[in-house]
Amino acid sequence: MIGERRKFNRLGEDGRRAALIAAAIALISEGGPATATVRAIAERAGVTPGLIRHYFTTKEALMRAAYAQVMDAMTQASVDVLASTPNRPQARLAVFVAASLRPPVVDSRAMGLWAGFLHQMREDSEMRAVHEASYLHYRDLLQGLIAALPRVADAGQLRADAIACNAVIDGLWLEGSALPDAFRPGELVRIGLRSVSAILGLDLMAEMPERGI
Amino acid sequence: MIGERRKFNRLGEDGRRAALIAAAIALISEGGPATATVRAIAERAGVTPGLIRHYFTTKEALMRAAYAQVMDAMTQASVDVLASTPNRPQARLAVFVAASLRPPVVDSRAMGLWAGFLHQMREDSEMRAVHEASYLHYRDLLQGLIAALPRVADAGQLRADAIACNAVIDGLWLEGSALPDAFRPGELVRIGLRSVSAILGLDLMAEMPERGI
DNA sequence: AAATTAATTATACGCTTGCATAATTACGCG
DNA sequence: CGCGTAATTATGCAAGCGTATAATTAATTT
Repeated sequence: MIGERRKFNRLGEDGRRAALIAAAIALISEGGPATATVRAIAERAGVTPGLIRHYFTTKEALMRAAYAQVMDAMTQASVDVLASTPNRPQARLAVFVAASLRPPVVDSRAMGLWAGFLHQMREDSEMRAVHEASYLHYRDLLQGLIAALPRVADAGQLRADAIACNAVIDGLWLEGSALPDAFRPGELVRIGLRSVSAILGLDLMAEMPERGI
Repeated sequence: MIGERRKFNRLGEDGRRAALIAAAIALISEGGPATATVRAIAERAGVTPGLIRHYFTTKEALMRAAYAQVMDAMTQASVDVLASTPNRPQARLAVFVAASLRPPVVDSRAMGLWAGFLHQMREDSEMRAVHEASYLHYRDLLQGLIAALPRVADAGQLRADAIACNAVIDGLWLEGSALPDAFRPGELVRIGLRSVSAILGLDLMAEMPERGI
């Protein structure tokens, strides 16, 4: 009676796929991409390694799914704050920018996760497509907020403004996540709002809620 | 006489270390970090694998050295253009920004290299120190160029301006390298100059050489 | 209650990895 | 010219990797 076969219960397509993706994200987030092996992911998900290949044709496919989910979650965190914001265009833009520049969006683990995926992009064209989609998704959201502002700007100007604002947010997010101790509390949000204001020619600081930062 | 031992010549500390670092960079640049194995690096350098451990205590130490060299080279490419630039502060800043936003600084291989290293930062504190040093080095150069501008700004303002300009350059560099086809030729440079101009309250476009972009 | 099917486990293979150790060889110095 | 030493090669190992395939089991259907 030494060879007892392991008990298990079935989750079915949706549940199991989600569990495997969650396990992969957790591992990459904790120990980097190198630690997210097929075996480790399976163990974290309470499953045997072979099962991964039953849901994903290859490990890279699982990685792509995980990356898409991470990026969606970050964007969503910035979108969520819009729900409880008054309908003034400047206020909405200001809150959106600010939310992108503080936790949980700014986070060293999220950045490590992001970087871990990023380096796969050069070899894996499907991964590049996932990246492009999530980048454009965020930028389009930003562009929509900018377009709602009361000002005159043609389509080309709008596109350039969205690219510029997206870049400054990306850059601040990146360094803030990589070097948390290099910036004072609230400094990133303040600089981000000032920069976006300067690029668009308005004053977002005036629109921020009273609690400072 | 089947076992002919391989001929070799000695390079000594300096030359061999440099050759190994160059080989590592070339490999990561071509095929991503995963392809830069100890064996592949040795082969590229025309050497047997064991030798790597003679010059670097561990593979990670070699990776750190390679990262430092890559970042230095990128910064240096932006600095070099300053040599042949007239001494007007605005012109110097404009050329520096523009150089950071086009090849060879903007380059998908360089970005892949950078991302490949970045994900090591979270676990490897020595790698984080290398990153911080090179980030601050670039930002200090930028801050020096900004400080030379004819305008009034206190120390805090100068620091915030340098962080903001650095962020927008970083963001544009990143997306331009990751998604080369998402931007028109010269678009990144144009947007970068406009953004830095807006943040600092001046007009760098007027300072650029005649050949457009 | 038996049969069917899809989900899951089990096992194993071939390959690659980083690293250690011992044998060799080129080169500088006396 | 011979000797010593440091640079370099050669060999091998233990571990981990992704993947393939076949056996088993839980749930669903009949």
